Amino acid sequence: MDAKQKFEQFVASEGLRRTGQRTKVLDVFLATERHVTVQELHDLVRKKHKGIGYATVARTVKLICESGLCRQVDFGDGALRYEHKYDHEHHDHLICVECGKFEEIYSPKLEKLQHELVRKYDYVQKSHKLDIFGLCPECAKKNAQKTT
Amino acid sequence: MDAKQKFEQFVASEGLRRTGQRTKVLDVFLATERHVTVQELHDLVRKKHKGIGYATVARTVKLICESGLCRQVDFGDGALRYEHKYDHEHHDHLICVECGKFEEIYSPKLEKLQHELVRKYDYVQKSHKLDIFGLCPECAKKNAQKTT
DNA sequence: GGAGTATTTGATAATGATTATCAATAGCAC
DNA sequence: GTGCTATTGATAATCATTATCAAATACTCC
Ligand SMILES: [Mn+2]
Ligand SMILES: [Mn+2]
Ligand SMILES: [Zn+2]
Ligand SMILES: [Zn+2]
Repeated sequence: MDAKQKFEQFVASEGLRRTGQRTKVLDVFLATERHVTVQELHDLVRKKHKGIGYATVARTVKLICESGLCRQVDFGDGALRYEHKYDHEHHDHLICVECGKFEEIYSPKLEKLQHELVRKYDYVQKSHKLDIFGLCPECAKKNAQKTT
Repeated sequence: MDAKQKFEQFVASEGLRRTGQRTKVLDVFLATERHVTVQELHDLVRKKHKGIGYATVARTVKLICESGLCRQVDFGDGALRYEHKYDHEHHDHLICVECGKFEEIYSPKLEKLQHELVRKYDYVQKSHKLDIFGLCPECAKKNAQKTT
């Protein structure tokens, strides 16, 4: 089942309606691999479809999350971002605090350790968010030169 | 050197001025072990010192962070929170999404793994933020009963 | 101690992201 | 097609954070 089918199935199962706006927002979202804010996604949507409002984009991206195709991420820059989740392995982020560039990182060992920790506290794990902030190789080099 | 001394040293070294407001905000902040928002800290401050404004509290808690006594945390509930850093070991958070209760967790293994990952990507690590969301034992129990 | 100066303060406004409102529109069951 | 209800889009409300600015205050130098 592809992403669009999964979304339509979710919409149907929730008793929601199939609308042109929802389809178009989903298409635009699926067509980018960026980690977009609602504002950015709205801008992308309006390039193709003039009439769609900000509120609709905001509401739809939330629906997409609920359907399991999308995940909220927070890089700490003031606005929530959304990224693909379907057909994408879970990962965390390594973010450059200078230029905003980031890497998607994953370590099964790290995930396993987390689960062990959670179990130790008798919690039931739902999700987690690991963001590592630092300097990318380029920015690290620049900074090293500055201090010289 | 205790926390208050460290703050005064920071203020002096930055060429800033020693004011009654800054001292009072710091005192109130040090007197709680909670993870407070600016709003909450302002409320606490005003219980003792009526005249101190929100903006001053917001500015001062930032200063306290810069001085190394305080750390920003984000539990994803809409407002940034601040917690003690001085005389407190680094730790991450395990947060109950139902009731907001949380545990402070720490694993040297986990920290080490992170550093290895960062090195693999040639990044220079500055900080990291790991928040695990789940259900605390009590809320997990309640939820289990509901589904029964 | 007092004058001069730059910082700090607190009330208020500005900003920006998110959420709520509501009349008009459109999907869906019949 | 009709009727009912969800959805939409423009706009306003909300809320945290940041900016503004005149008045108050801390600090330096005498
Ligand atoms: Mn990603
Ligand atoms: Mn903590
Ligand atoms: Zn960079
Ligand atoms: Zn709980």
